[in-house]
Parts: sequence; C-alpha cells; structure tokens
Amino acid sequence: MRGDTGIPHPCGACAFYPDSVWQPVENGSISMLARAFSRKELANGQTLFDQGSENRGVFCVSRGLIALRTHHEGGTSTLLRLAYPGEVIGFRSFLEDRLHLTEARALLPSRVCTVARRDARRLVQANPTVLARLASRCISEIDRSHERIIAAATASNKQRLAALLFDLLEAHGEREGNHLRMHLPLSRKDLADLIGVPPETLSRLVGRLGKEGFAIDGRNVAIPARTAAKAGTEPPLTKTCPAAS
Amino acid sequence: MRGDTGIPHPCGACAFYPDSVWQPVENGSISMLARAFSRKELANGQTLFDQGSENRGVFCVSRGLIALRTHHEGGTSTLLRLAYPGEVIGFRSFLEDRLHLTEARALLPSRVCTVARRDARRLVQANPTVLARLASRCISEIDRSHERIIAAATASNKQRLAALLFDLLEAHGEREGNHLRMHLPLSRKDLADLIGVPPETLSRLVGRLGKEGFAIDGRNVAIPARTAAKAGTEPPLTKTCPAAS
DNA sequence: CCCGCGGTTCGACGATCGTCAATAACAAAG
DNA sequence: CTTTGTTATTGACGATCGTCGAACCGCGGG
Repeated sequence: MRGDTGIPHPCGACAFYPDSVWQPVENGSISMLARAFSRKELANGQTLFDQGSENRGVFCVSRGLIALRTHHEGGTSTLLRLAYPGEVIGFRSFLEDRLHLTEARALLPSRVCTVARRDARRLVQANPTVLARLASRCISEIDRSHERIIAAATASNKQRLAALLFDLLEAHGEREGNHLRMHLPLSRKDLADLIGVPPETLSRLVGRLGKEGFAIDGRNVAIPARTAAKAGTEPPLTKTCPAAS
Repeated sequence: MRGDTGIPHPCGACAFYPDSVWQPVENGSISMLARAFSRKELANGQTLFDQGSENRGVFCVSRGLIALRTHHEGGTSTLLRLAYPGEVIGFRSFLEDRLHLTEARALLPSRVCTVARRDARRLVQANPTVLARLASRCISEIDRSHERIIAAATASNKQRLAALLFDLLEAHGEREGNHLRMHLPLSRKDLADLIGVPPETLSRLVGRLGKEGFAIDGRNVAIPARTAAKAGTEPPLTKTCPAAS
C-alpha cells in the first residue's frame, strides 16, 4: 500500500482496496492519484451528480447506497441501478467524455471517493491496467442489465418484486429468530421504478405478497427464513387454486 | 492502411475501418493482427458461437445480421441484441476470459471477421488504444441495454413493437412510392422475444397495429411514410374512443 | 396426392395491469 | 395540537396479458 515515494495509496485503508480500479498503479502515479483523490460525505437524499451535468471524475462508493436514476420527459423516472460500497459509478460519462445520462442520489448516508477527471484521465493513460479494470466494471454493468432485461421478459411483476426483496434482504437484512428482517432503503416509488410499474400496481403487488409469507409494513420487511428459498417461484396455478396465487 | 512493414491492415478494405477497434495499431502489431485475422461466411441460421462455449476471439460483423440470444431452462429464450455490420460481438467473454453467456446466430447470410483470442489478447496488451475502443463498445452496449430497460418500464407492448418495427425499417426498409417497405429478417418468435411477450400476444399486437397504418403480411411490412413520425405515440384513449385503440 | 410437422394464428377465459379519482397515513412545519 | 403537503393505499373500470386448446398455414418427404 506504499510506493517507493512513501506516499500511501489513497484507497489503501479501504475494505475494497484489492478490487480497486486504481490498484495496481505504478509508483510514480500514486502521488498524482493522492492529489486527485477526495472523499465526500452524502446525506440521505443528497445528489452526487445530476442527469445532464458534466462529468467531474470517477466515483467509487465507499459506504451507504447510491441510486442511479434517469428522468424522462413527463416527470416519470426509472431507477436503473443501485450502487453498493465497492462499486464504481460515473465511468460512462468519464470514459466517453460526455454528460451524465443518469442522476446519482444517496439513498442512505453515504461516503463516495472521487478521482478528479483531469488526473483520472492521465492515470488511465499511464496505467493500462486501470483501463482494463474499468472495462471489467463496464462488463459487470452489461451483465446486470442483461439479467434485468431477461427478468422483465420472462418473470411476472410479482416474481420480480419478490426477487428484488430477496436481493435487498441479502444486502440489508439481518437474521432475527427464524425471520429475516430489514429496513427498506427504498420508497414505494423507488421500488415501483425498479420493477417498472406505477406505484398503485406496486401497492397491489405488496398486498398480494403479504398473503405469501412476506410481512411488509411500511419500510419494514420480514419473511420466515424458510420462505427465502422458494417464494416467488411457484407456478401461477391459474385455475386449480385461485386463492393461493 | 499500410504499415512500414508493407503488410496491409486486414480491416483496411472494410467500410468500417475508421471505427475498427483494431485501428490504430502500432506498426509492429499489424503482422500479428494479419496472422490472427480470418473471415467467415455464415449461412442463414448458422451459429457463430454457442451459449456456454469457450471464447475463440473477438468478432466483428462485416455483412448481414447476427442475433445474440440467451436460452433459459425451459426452452424459452430472449433475443438480447441484433448486431449489424460494424458492430463487435463476443467481447465480454474475451475480456473476462469466460464462457459465452449468449448464442450468436446469423439471421441473414453474413460475413464475420475474427481475431483469434490468443493474439487478440497480445494485441490488446501491446496497444492500449485497442482496449479503449473495446471499452467504448462496452459502453454502447450499456447504453443500448439501458434504453431497453427504460422502454420496458415505460412503454406498452404495442408501443415497443411499433418502435421496433421503425428501427428495423430504418435498417432494412426501402422507399417505394409513398410507402416504406421491408422484408423482416426476424421470425414472429424472434419479434416476440425482442419485446418480451409470448408469440400469441405478438400476433394480437400485430393485428392491432394492422388497424393503425401498418400493413404486415407474413414477413413483409409496409407503412405509409407519413405514419412513421407519429405512430405508436398516441395516447391509449381509454374511454373516449375504444375503437381507435 | 396425402401425411406430418413446425410455425403461426385465433378464440375464450381468468388474471393482471394502467388509469383516474378519492381516501388514508404520515411527517414536517406552524 | 393543528395545518399542510407529500407519500401511500384503495376502489372501480376497461384494456391488456398469459395460457390453453384448437385450427390454420406452408412445405417437404413419402
């Protein structure tokens, strides 16, 4: 974590250092990296960058949770991605040198590390490994997107909501007796945006899931641990047992 | 298009040479590129690589049309992307050194240029520019995917089908009088996979579009040129004029 | 010519969805 | 505590969707 110059790597103390896109970087670059590096604390709801704004660098989530969202004409919006600690955001507008197509907003009190654009570009040019790691993050984003496209094409809205809740439970849930509990970091509107339905429909889906083992009250969610393995996967049972679906 | 060695760049004669990911490449690399380079002609329906197979290199579509599709358990499949001439495919499994997650199959008689994996990797390491161009293709794929996610979340199936037909008309259509005509390169099943509905539903959508200016008979599609600007965008008109929607 | 086969369409049914409008729950501010 | 604005829910309605079964089509092989 220390180059020959004695300057410590800015990400050295980070839990995600081994996967950092800025590691390894040749020793001579560490001082530039340290100079371009900055931390930023974000309050709940604060935006890191706005849709349409100029890129200011490469961002890495260190703590909390960031939502990447695009707003369309007409006031509607789609939540494209949740970025957890260790994930890199803003790399598209950085690499392509264009305006942000999405807005980044904190859903929890968060910390984000930034490498300012000008120096980041120099670092990328001097260290091909950095570019390779950024490309790898791009591919992760492609994989994520493809999974979502496939889910939208094959699963019902209810199944997608159930799957989303499981994902969130995995990230935010805690075991409590024989239940899994969490406090949702997302509003109903955000949940609706993530699965692509209007909020009214989401309310109905939540109500229906409530009859299938999910206990959802406001932002508190709990499910029996056993449900986790199978829920959302049972077939529709179209006409044999209408009450069960 | 000629390096100091006198070996011509394999992509030199290609219409997409200016955007080739293998250009520019330092002169010493051109001979390696030429050695690793090969062309392949694909008949209609022939597969370039199978889902789950090992990556054999980086592919670039030169002529025709390639469908990238993933098969799921249960025999269903989703058509994730159409690759037109000039587009690069197979770069994810190449860059991440993993198995293909999608199948590539020709929808038209096609020509695909391949740079074999081993040498392609050397070329990427020797030429950072190549990696940068590949990253740019990754970002294009992210953008495409995001657009599709947004479309799935905001537009109705009918609107998405109309939009898809317009995209296809732009690529395959020809003006004929005051109509735009094309021969669809896609089966009904493929169309259905692209918008994420079962084939029966697609049939209904086609039928409904038939009442809105689209003339769709088998694989032949024609629309009045004027319709192109507005179709698919009119509001549902839920209760004022049921016959019109 | 008939047969069979895969791809496509159609009809009917119940389930689900989107929309509008009204209500309820809630939190921040006064 | 009340007010106020936002967020979330509910009801009702017609439209759309997914599914099943059956019919239809084109086409190649017997």
